Amino acid sequence: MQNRLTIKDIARLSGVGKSTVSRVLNNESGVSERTRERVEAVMNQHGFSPSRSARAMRGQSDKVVAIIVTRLDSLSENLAVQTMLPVFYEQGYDPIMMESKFSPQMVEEHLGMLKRRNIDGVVLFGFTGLGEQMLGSWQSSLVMLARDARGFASVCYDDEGAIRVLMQRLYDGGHRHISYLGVPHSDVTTGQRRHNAYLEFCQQNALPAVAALPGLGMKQGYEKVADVLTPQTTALVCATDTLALGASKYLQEQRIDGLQLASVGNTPLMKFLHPEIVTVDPGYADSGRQAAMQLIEQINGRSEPRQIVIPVTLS
Amino acid sequence: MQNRLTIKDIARLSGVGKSTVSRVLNNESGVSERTRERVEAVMNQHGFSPSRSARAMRGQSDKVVAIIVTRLDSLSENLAVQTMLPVFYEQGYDPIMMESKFSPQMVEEHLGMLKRRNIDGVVLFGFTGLGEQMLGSWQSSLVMLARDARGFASVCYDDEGAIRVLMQRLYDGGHRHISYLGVPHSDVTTGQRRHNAYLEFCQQNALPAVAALPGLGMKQGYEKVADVLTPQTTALVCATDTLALGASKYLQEQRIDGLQLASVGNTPLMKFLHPEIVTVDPGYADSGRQAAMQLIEQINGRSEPRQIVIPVTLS
DNA sequence: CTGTTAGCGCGTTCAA
DNA sequence: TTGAACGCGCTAACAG
Repeated sequence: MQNRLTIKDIARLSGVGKSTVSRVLNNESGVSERTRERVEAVMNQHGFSPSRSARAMRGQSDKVVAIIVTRLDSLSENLAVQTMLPVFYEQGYDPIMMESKFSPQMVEEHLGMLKRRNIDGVVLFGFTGLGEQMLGSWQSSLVMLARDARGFASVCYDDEGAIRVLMQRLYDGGHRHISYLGVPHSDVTTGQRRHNAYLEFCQQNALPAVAALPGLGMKQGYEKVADVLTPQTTALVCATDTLALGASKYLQEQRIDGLQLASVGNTPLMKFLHPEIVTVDPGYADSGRQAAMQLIEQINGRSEPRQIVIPVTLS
Repeated sequence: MQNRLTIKDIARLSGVGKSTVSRVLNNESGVSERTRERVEAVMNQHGFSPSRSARAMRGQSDKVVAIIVTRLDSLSENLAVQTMLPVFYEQGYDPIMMESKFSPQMVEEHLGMLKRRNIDGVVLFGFTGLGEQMLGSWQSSLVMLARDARGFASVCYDDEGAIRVLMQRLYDGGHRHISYLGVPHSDVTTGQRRHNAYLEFCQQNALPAVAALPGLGMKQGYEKVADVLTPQTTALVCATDTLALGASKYLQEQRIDGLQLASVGNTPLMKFLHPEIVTVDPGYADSGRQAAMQLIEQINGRSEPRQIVIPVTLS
């Protein structure tokens, strides 16, 4: 591109040596207040900013991280990404985006590419089928979201808590026949944990459990909600917003009224389309922030990988 | 990080000089077939990949582009981004994501940051209020999406065509009282052009024009759709999927049946929630691919900025 | 055809 | 407290 100035230019312009400029740039000690001020003055007078590539070459870190989402149009992941971007920018990291489309193979390809590019770290939105072995040598520079993996840092939602909160609210509202629409147990967090929490609550409160676990999609909610409706059913808990969206569509079409829906989610779309649904916020927004912060701490060696659980919020 | 090998190592291991390795790396001519093969063998035997930062420093290009979306959760922009990512990866570009949230000031900040980072190019999703002057010196390395700006490359939708197609289909279906729900004219493309196309069609076919231009949001569609419904109205055209979503919600709640909805959009969410709506596909997916390709061509100096219009597809 | 040499912009010694 | 010299991994200019 055009002639960007270098520390050499700044040095010349402020009448000092290159290394002094370098020291000022990195806030190193050993520079007199006077020279520091003078150099800084010259620097922002000319809008100087050091070359990333040159620093990267010396320092081994190019200050780039990757965010691997499952799908760009995932409502929940969007909320998380929205909060993590500002954190990365603030710390000077460039976040590059990748999409896995729920394919372990794509994740593997992406990680390979990232490894070759010598990237600093990765935030990976977990999903079923992701083997821990393919995450290879990323232990120290990867944060997994929405799922935990042994040896890796992770930010998870309180799956059991979310369901318990929903169930309790429905129970307190007088509901005694609460059905459940969820995700297969092959999905440990959204599937197994939430379903188990449902079953447990039913057992503890002597409620009949009526559940189906069709999957993650809207269409699956739409097609399978009928399976969990009995003549006694007065409420329905959905494991995700997306399922609830599908279920609602069916209920509307069938003109089935008077059924209280509840879901884990709290996404803006849901709040607009169906404000009447009882929701809990699993903390998507918070999870993004936390994941970004955790990753940065690990990159800087200020933290070991650790598991973070986001508390549920009423909404 | 760990000891990655360098061209020096490869040179030593294959018994040649550094520059020969460099030549092989860049597919330059002037290397005998035998040495080339030998070097290449050593290279992928050791899984060698050159340091990005070092190349960047020499070559002035770090092969990084930015994608500035208005909102991460925009349905249409998601479709475009999904198709542009693979294009960038294929060409070795790392796409970093930023969100403008419809704020010109944020765009300015982001562009400033990108300028300082010496990025190769930008894909910018346009919106109302974006002044051409703030795009400063990006003429040659920016592609604007969904909006055109003088002197800049752009990929736009065929706003007029999209509306005409919808209107024609409704007209052919026998509808003679077609209302319109759109966006204010301050938004030139989605607002003005689409509205004008509606008005023009009405005039040419002697139809009464009944329109409101509340804005882009679902809520605005929901609140204002009543304004355009007359006792004669049999069909409603919405400028965007999002507006149609809001309008449908109102219609469902009011139990207003027998109104044919139509919208410009064709997003997956829409197709699921309201398959009965007539839609045209403005080519969101295609626009992403095209924008990415155009940007890369400009970066490589193989193309001047030019305006691309994506043709409408029936759906 | 190939190896040698000289930087790119920066951080890091090491003397002064 | 400061500056000069060196090298990071790579490409480009110049010799062989």
